[in-house]
Amino acid sequence: MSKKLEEIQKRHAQIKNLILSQEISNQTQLQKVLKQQKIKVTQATLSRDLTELGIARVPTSHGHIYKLDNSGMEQTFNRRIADEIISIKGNECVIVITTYAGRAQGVAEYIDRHDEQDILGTLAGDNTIIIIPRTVKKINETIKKLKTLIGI
Amino acid sequence: MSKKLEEIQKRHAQIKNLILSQEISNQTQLQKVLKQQKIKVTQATLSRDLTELGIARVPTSHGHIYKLDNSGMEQTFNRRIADEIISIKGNECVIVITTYAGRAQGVAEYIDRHDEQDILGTLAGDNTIIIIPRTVKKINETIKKLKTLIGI
DNA sequence: TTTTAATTTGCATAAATATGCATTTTCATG
DNA sequence: CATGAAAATGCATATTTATGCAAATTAAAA
Repeated sequence: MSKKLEEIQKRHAQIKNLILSQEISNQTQLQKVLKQQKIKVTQATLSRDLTELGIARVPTSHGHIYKLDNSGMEQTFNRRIADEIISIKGNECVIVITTYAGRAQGVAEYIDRHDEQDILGTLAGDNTIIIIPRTVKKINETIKKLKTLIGI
Repeated sequence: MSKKLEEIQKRHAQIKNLILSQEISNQTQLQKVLKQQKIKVTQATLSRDLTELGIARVPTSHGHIYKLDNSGMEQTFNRRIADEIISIKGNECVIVITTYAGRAQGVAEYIDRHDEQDILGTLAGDNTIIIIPRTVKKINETIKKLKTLIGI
């Protein structure tokens, strides 16, 4: 791999590390920190880097700091159901599935269509689905079946 | 509630709606759109509003657009969360929070962000939130923690 | 009400970010 | 190598955002 490309990737990686490990509040500050690590670039380049990396300057109570944007990078359209799901858990009474924002309705419909005999019904909000099992006694078994159905 | 405060809340609500429904890429543009809706403010005020609302300008492939940041901005809202809640109660299986009209979604998001290990998930309607505890045995304890979290 | 404190806003401008253009660097190809 | 196309970067600056301060508005206290 070319020297130049390595250099860019290294810089990008370092930028990500820095904004994760400390509170960087502007590009000039970022420039200085990078300089301490023998990485010398101008503010202009950093502006371009941050754009490419999807890093945004977000307001917090501590002032503005740079953060990776986790919502913006969801541009894949052919998602698998499994990719929309964060977790499937249950307690003694019900099963709860949490999904990424806005996905619950779709996932619930999928579950409804593949109707398990073990499920009385589903209720979906924005990012949460509550599933009522036919009986609470087999709830762990039902969770397993759900995971299999979805492919986790 | 005072006229002034209503006005501000209305403006804030409208700003949120706008950045959700269309791609606002800078504050001048936002100012113009608001003006069409008879809301007249300067760019300076919008800058302050966006900071208070935790809205960031994030880079995307379509250019920079404003988005709500779901990770930060906790303390700012702390005071208001409690004011949106009417009651927190539970039975043997679930916890139910009732809020003033239209507030449930926001309160549920707040709880999600401060995700307790004790909570499997939340499901919000318009003025009601159903919370599924991790185990029904500790449900009273979980209610207490929720009250502490929210500040009641 | 009147007075006082606190909040909100605009104005002007500082601070910060993004970008057109020229230059340099890289990389492929002859 | 030499050459040219493509990519990266710096410089200068346009664009955009944040903020100090004063005026205006609102809430609170007397």
